[in-house]
Amino acid sequence: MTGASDREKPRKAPVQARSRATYEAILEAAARILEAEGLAGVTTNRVAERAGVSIGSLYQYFPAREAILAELVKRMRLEMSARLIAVSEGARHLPLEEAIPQMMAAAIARYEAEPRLTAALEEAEARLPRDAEVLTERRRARDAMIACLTARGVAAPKEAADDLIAMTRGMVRGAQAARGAVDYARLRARIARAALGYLTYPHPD
Amino acid sequence: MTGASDREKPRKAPVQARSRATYEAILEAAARILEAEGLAGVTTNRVAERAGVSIGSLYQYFPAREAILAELVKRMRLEMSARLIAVSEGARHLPLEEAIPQMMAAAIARYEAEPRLTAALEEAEARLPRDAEVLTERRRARDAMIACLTARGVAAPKEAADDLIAMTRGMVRGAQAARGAVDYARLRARIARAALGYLTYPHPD
Amino acid sequence: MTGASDREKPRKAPVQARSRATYEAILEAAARILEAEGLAGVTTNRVAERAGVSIGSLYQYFPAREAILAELVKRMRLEMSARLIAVSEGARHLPLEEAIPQMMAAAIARYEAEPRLTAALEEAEARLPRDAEVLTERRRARDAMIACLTARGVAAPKEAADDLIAMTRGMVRGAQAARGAVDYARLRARIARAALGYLTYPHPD
Amino acid sequence: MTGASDREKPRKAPVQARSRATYEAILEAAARILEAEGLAGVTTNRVAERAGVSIGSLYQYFPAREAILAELVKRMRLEMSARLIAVSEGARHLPLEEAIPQMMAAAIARYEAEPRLTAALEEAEARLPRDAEVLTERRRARDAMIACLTARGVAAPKEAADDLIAMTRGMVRGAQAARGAVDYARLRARIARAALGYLTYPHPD
DNA sequence: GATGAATGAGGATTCATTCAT
DNA sequence: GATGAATGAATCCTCATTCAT
Repeated sequence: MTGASDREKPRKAPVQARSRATYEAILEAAARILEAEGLAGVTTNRVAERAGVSIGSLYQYFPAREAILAELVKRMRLEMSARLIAVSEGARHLPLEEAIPQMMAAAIARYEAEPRLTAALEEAEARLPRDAEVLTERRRARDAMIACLTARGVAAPKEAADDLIAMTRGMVRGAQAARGAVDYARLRARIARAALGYLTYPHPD
Repeated sequence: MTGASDREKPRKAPVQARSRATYEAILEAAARILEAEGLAGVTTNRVAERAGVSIGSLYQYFPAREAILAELVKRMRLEMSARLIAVSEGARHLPLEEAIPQMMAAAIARYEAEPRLTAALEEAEARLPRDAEVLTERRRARDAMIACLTARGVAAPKEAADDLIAMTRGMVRGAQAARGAVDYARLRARIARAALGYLTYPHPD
Repeated sequence: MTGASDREKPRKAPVQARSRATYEAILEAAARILEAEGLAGVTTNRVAERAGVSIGSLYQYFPAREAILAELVKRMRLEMSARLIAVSEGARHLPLEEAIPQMMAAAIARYEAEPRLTAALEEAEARLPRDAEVLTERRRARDAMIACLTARGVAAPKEAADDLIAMTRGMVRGAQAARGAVDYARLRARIARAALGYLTYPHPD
Repeated sequence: MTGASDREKPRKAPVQARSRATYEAILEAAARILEAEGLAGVTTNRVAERAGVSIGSLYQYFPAREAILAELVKRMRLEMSARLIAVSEGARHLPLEEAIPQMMAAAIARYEAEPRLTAALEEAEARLPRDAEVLTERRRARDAMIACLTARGVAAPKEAADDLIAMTRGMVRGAQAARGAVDYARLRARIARAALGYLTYPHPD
């Protein structure tokens, strides 16, 4: 149902210290290349070389190129959902006008920290077969958003959650695609405004 | 400054009828493959084959694979800007609440008509070196949006135009990425609401 | 049902003279390597090199390594069945004692002419997915054998045909596996004797 | 002269009980993989894993992949020759018509018991450098056959022994290569008939 | 003795592009 | 002008073997 096969799972869990270091070195190398050159730059040989590891070692840990990307994507989603959930809990008693800006800020935090890598990973995610764990994390993030809205009496909270997430993503990507440095403080403010505007604008009936 | 070299320009302007037909056949073939299989499916040999043309001929008209994609991207941008400009003129005397929905509808019209091709072309656009003509069309579309907002007294109209475009794109892409058929009528309504919410929500001061 | 997919079919029929020459050069090179080093020696790069052709050209004509082998196997089977059929027709009016030696000689002719290549091709045949044309040729050869036996009143002709073919193959392979040069005249005589012995030995009842 | 080097010999004689168990586990694992997937499936890492042994340990007992296969081949030949010799002795006082069916049955017994493994091991044998012990066992089996024939006044007994062995092998392999389950009782009968026919058919002079 | 991490040569295949005909 | 045969760098991946721990 999810389409992910063994090709996307790490081949063996690295238990020993040396193993662990190699495993992480490979992921780190892949992330750095991804960041600098995009998906197409991530070839198995280059990753291995950059990680200071032989190509054979790379394939000891990852059964296919895709598995490296899948692991990075999974970690990104985990980070994102964790942050969103943390904020949603911390903001439990705040009114919509204060909770939403915090949620939106959490949603784009990773884009702020690593714009290029995050964008490349989202692209990778779209290309990879659907992965159960990734879907789970996306769901958890979405559920946090839905809960946040539901608790504040927002109508059609699921739809709204999806729309807010999509708007946000669009706006960060738009800002990052433009030439020049991004002013994230302003961007956060605009995204918050867009979100609140969307949520408070009267429905037609 | 724009990064586009001769690789992205058609090699020769096809003036004669037969040339013209070949040229268009190549573009059409590329578009159909792009739609069906995404960017990776568009190989020069397959495009030539599908167009019923020899690979040698393809290279008579396009100096490189990228040039084919660049031309398709340019046309997409042209279409989009044309539509937006037309609507902005037609809506000149409408109030914001009516003009914005029309503008937003124009902005996503191409996504509605050819979702897969449009998405693939945007992806191609991101991968290609920046092209002067493409940038021009984007600017024209943006200017139409800006004018529409300025005429209605919107504050920070440039920023707002960019944000509206980005939000819109995010929301269409989000809807299309989700499983299942997209209900475009509802989507248009939500996008319009998001836009109006964004524009009317009070600025902090 | 036969298991052969596009991987085993030549990719394009070579029509032009240059094309044809390349195609044949590839097959010839593969045959020579097969003969000298066995199946494992037949790598696509080595075949291409030996054929004096680039690896890309090889893949223009054959979609996979297996397709080269499949084509060689097919030709071998064609040759074998053609020879057997020809002999069976030429021997139509001969008695069993004369027809059988001729049939057996036909059956091993290719082993005589190219012992190592023929053995290697049979091994390749066993490894490849079943191919419709190959099966057809095998059937044609078998049918010729069956007809030959039926016409002479042999009991259980199908079974006998299969057994004769199997015995023959065993004996040639055995002789060729032994050290030293094979005396094919003697071998033919022994095979003929084995066949006639098998056919004339009284059935238990 | 025989071509076998240290690569085909077990590295150390496993004397202690634990060593012995490991050694046997490796061979057993290799045999099971060989049976299930053929020669190509037998990779050193998979054998080690299946044997529940580290790859390093495997190389303690066998200097190379080939050595594992060589040992299995040797055992097969040992089994075969032992069986044939036993039968030839048990049948010492039987006439040709009774002795030969017993000998032939002995010759194919291992194919009956483990068709796939036996076939794979013969293939392995053909690929491996000639090994002295294997040759010895083959000679012993052949000598038993020769003795059996000589004792019964068969002309050219060496040649006949080789031919019988070769025919037999051809017929079993033929039967096993065909689709469907093999009826070994019938097969044995046919092989016996072929052998007796071969032996009793009058020589030309 | 045992372990298993690491190695890297080598194999199959693709695809943008050139150029002789 | 058109054709399509030819090119070869680049990519993914396997597997026998070694050696530090």
